[in-house]
Amino acid sequence: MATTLARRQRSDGERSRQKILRAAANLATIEGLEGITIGRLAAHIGMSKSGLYAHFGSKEQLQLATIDTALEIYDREVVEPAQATADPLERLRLLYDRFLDHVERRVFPGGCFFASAESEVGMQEGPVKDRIAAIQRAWSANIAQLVREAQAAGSLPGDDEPAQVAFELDAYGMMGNVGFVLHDEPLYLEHARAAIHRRLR
Amino acid sequence: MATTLARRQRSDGERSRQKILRAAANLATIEGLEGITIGRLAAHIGMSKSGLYAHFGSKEQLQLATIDTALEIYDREVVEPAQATADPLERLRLLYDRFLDHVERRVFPGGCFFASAESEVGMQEGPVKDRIAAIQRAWSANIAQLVREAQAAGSLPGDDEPAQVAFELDAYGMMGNVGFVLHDEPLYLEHARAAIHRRLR
DNA sequence: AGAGTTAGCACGACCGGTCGTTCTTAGAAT
DNA sequence: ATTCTAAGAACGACCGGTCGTGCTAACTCT
Repeated sequence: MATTLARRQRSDGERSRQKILRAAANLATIEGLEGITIGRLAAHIGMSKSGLYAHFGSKEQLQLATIDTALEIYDREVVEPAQATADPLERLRLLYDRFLDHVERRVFPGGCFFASAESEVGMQEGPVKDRIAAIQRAWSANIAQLVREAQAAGSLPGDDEPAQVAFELDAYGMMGNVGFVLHDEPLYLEHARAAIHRRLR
Repeated sequence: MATTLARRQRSDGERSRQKILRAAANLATIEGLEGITIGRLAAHIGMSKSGLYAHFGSKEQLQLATIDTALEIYDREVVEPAQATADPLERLRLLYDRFLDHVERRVFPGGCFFASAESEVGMQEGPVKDRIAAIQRAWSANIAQLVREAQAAGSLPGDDEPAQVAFELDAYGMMGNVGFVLHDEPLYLEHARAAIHRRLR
């Protein structure tokens, strides 16, 4: 059904679309999702506004597709490398290690795409906010589940509520990101690493 | 010298200026400092664009004055109540208690003005970014100094670097704020309180 | 393999609206 | 009397989005 109605994507169109989305994901961490304008984005990649518009029905559709693109990159940079181990405690460590590493390498120029977007869209309403909130919830739930498993395996003390530990770990990641970006100072990532290390032992 | 050249402020002008700045500080936590437009702000308070413009030389001047206004409110709501005690550990507890309380009471509708602004301006350049960065640095330094004093007084273990403790406390505040706003969920503030309680003992 | 067809892709021009800013004028506070 | 305060009008630039046109990739048919 969906296949029948779907637009026939040409290879050059697919290349253009990916180029647009990657540029949008980068720009979003500098100017915000809402701060991106079609005109500036088009100029940035050397394309006309209407050419860009052919790929998305609206600015909102562009924003939603940008989020999906950022999520794919995040999965590739952070989530998938942590699958290398089945041990829950080791996986937690790897997740945050990859997280801070991708921030430091400026995979997205303005740090973590999602840390940035969560702050930006907090007070908004609509599908963009809903999508960001859902992604954050899923991430947090995944961390809490790993904490639960590590506690069951005896790797972590069992006296803390998993959601509380997940909150604290996310807090270190968030503050490490914000501080690193705001002050262009790697020391904030070191603080985050030290805090995570201390919390996960 | 400055007094001689300064513009003679009328009482009605001062009232208008404060009204503008208070509205701007509130809107900044919803739409961002850059997301505020002169037109929408003017309409929001029932004033003309050019009437508003008479108070500020430029949008940037408006943003800087907005930051100053937010800082006054923050001092009143968070910093000054903590001066009630001279004990450094007690002061730390009070600072974060007041911080989370002002977020929960939505003193600014979108949570902490500075948490929001720090995320937003991280990748920008100019006086607005510099001002936000300076305020964050001063806050962090103050927290670290209080940690140092509490350690010297024997109220906190002396084995942690004060800047590391300050980082972790700020992390809880930041994540508590972001989570509360994004999900409209007080549980995030409870997580923050529990984390701060655990860290300050 | 080549020709014809289809529709995806991209452009420039255009639309009504909004942006930050400037100017002029008139009422009001001091 | 002076000048602060505020409004309306206007400017050029830019916003998201639309429309008509022409090039090009992919598909079908011979």
